[in-house]
Amino acid sequence: MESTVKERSIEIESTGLCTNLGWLLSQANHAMTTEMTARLEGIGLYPRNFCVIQAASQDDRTQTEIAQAIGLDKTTMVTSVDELEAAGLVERVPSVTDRRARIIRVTEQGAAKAAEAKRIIGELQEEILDSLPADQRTALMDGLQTLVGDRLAEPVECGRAVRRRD
Amino acid sequence: MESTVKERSIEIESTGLCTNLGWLLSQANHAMTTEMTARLEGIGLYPRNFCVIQAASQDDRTQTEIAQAIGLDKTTMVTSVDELEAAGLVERVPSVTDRRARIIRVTEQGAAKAAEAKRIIGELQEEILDSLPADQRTALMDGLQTLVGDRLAEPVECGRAVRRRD
DNA sequence: TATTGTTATACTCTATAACTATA
DNA sequence: TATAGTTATAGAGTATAACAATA
Repeated sequence: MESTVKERSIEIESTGLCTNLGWLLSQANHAMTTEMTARLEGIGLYPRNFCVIQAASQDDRTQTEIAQAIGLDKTTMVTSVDELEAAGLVERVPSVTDRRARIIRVTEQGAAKAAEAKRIIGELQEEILDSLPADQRTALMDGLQTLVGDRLAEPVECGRAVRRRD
Repeated sequence: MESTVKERSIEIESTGLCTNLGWLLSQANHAMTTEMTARLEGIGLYPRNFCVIQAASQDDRTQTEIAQAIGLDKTTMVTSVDELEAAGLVERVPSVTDRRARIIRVTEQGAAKAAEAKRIIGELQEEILDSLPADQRTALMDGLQTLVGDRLAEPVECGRAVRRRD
């Protein structure tokens, strides 16, 4: 069960997985999400809810706007907002321009929690990026941002839809 | 529903999500997996099973060895091998050195299928990487490989374990 | 008629636990 | 006693569909 970094690298290489972008993203995502979950456990916040509260922090945004920005299903979004509201971190405020819509307002307590979470996640992220050679650090972030903002912005149509996780 | 690349980029930026490595990985992973699933649908192969058959293609490997290399639970692995075997792409061959273990042998048909899948996925991957500026291309792959081989090689302990998807 | 948000639920799929056979 | 593989099943969590209020 104990495996060194070198063993792990050799193992990946010999399977041809290291040239597989999809697998690399899946691995990195899973390990990263797990670590974020573990670190945020202490302040009682799921990574996904951190995204929600973060997206709600800037301007006035409706539930649907936030869901679409993050890439969440609207019913999944309801669950997130329910949790955040129950914890007193956000409030659903009726929009004045559209009485169907609810603005997600971050409470004072929510803002404090978000700041704390941002610190924790920021630290983790720095730690992870610091494990890379300097030139790979920014290039990785830049590359991912480009992909997610462009070529991989929206999931394609797919017969048997792939469910989202985290 | 229709959103341009520029709109998408602005949206991401204004939410602070673009600096969130975890979210970027999650987004990229989901879009990539969906696209792989769509493209492999034509030849009747799931992305995960492609990983399995690919990992089984090189040396003689047991089921557990492959599962561990890819990062699959052993029970999930059983399902994958069942599917591949039912499709005639692999065979479970008893190991001669350990009668408990099964070597996953790729059949001729399986090798052909794997080659076809590799072509399809390779093309997709090139297409995606080509959407990046030249300098970001290799840096992205290198960076991911480094992370997955090292800092993000194994998911950390976590009270409420994060389930793996794809 | 279309959209926001909600509820209820079906469905998918992973991981746990328990078991067999070997080591 | 521990490990490889299997089976059965519970459990988590997303997406579908149907609904109410409003546009």
